[in-house]
Amino acid sequence: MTELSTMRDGVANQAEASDRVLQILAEAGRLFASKGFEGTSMRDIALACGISKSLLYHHFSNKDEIYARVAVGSTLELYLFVRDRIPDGTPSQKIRAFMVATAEYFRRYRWAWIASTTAFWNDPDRQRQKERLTRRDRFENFLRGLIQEAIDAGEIRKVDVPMTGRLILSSLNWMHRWYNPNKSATPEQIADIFFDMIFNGLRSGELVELPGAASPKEPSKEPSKAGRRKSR
Amino acid sequence: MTELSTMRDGVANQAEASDRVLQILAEAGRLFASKGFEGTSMRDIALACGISKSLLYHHFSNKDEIYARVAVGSTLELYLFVRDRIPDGTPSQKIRAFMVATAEYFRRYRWAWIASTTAFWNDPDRQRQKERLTRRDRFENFLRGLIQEAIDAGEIRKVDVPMTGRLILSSLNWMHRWYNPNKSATPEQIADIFFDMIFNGLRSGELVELPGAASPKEPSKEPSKAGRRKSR
DNA sequence: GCCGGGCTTGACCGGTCGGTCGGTGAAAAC
DNA sequence: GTTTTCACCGACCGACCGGTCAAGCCCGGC
Repeated sequence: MTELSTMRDGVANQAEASDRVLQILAEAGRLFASKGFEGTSMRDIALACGISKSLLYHHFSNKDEIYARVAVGSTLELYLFVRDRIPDGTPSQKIRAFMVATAEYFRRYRWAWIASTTAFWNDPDRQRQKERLTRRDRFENFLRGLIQEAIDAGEIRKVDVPMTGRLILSSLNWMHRWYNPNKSATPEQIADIFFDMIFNGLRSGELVELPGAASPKEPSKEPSKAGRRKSR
Repeated sequence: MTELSTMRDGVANQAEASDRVLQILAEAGRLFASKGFEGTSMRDIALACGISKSLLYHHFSNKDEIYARVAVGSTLELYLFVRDRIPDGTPSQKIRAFMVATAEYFRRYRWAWIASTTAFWNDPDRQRQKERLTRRDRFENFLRGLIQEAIDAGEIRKVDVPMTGRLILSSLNWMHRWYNPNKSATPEQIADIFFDMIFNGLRSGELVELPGAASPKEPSKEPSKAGRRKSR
């Protein structure tokens, strides 16, 4: 080796990858997303790229490495992608921005996203997912920090922070199972709707707007015989 | 064999099946859930059951049929299981019961649940999932009916019904990815927490309780400069 | 006795898997 | 002009895949 590259391979900045490598990663991500890890063979990837199977092993040491570059690399970027899109503002505005940014990432890197959130997520034989979980944890902890911020600021009530984070991430993580890119709403719009539902709640009635607050979407038809559950 | 067959470890409603078949379904479900469909070989299933691979083919015609009995059979029962647990009451109480019942089903038939919601969900080559989707659709439509009921009764505001259903189901469907059975909270309790968050919303401040309503958990420290988003 | 049929088996099939190997041809370095 | 480097390929390997099959085992009825 003539010179040591400044970037070790674990950091996986894919900007310096060759076109061929990018093509392999793109096709592999698409295949992993649609057929799963075990269901996608190296022959499938080679065929999709129009190259020989041997060439895959010229650029990658094995199948796991291809998957790692698709999935681990993408989840690494997810945190940075989202973090850089959180504007200054109130904590709840940040939470909304978090959700919308995550949705944007999903839209832009959809196959990698699906591959990283779907395939063989819980095979106990492999610790391959360990690293992925670490990166995911950083992402999730970031959200929890925003939630705690919002609680401290009094913007949201004192809810269970990890559970709230799970609810928010569930709404985003499950999206790829039903989202249809040909339909009208963009993932960002969907994230916005979910934020509205989670933040403001579904309930109407029982509560009344403060004088200064914005008008509700719809005046409640009925003064609510709604089940007023105890706070358990 | 008769008594044992009525209900076996995590296998839903295989009433007329023999013990051996139930054992195969239970082990196969566990394996499918942890390693995926493609990642689980017939040898794995046979080994886990302590029988020969040939015996699997005596009881089932092929691998797909085992999967179908595990996954499709379980999702078939999901709708009936939940429907029978919806009590009389207000629509929002029904929605809460829907969520808790679904969580109970998840807890009781966890492996089958995971297998049916995880494995090869979007392989376009197979229409095996078609039938599963139909059953899932009936389940989801049932929820949408409850939501529409709640809107008509004025209990919840006029939200987008399909989108609301997706939010609720996301919180439940994603649970298997982070739920730890050794931790304290049961799935039913988690579903209850999620219902509370979604129904009442996270927000504090801006709204004030009606005189008759229960006291809030925490008075808002600040009169909320919270982002009062337009309804867009 | 011995007979038939449901369980159960090990040996086996064609095919595909991830991965390896030796080599080719063209450009880059010397 | 020679050597080195490098993207690339087709043939091939042992292991494992889903699935088959003829044959044993077991056990109640004759």
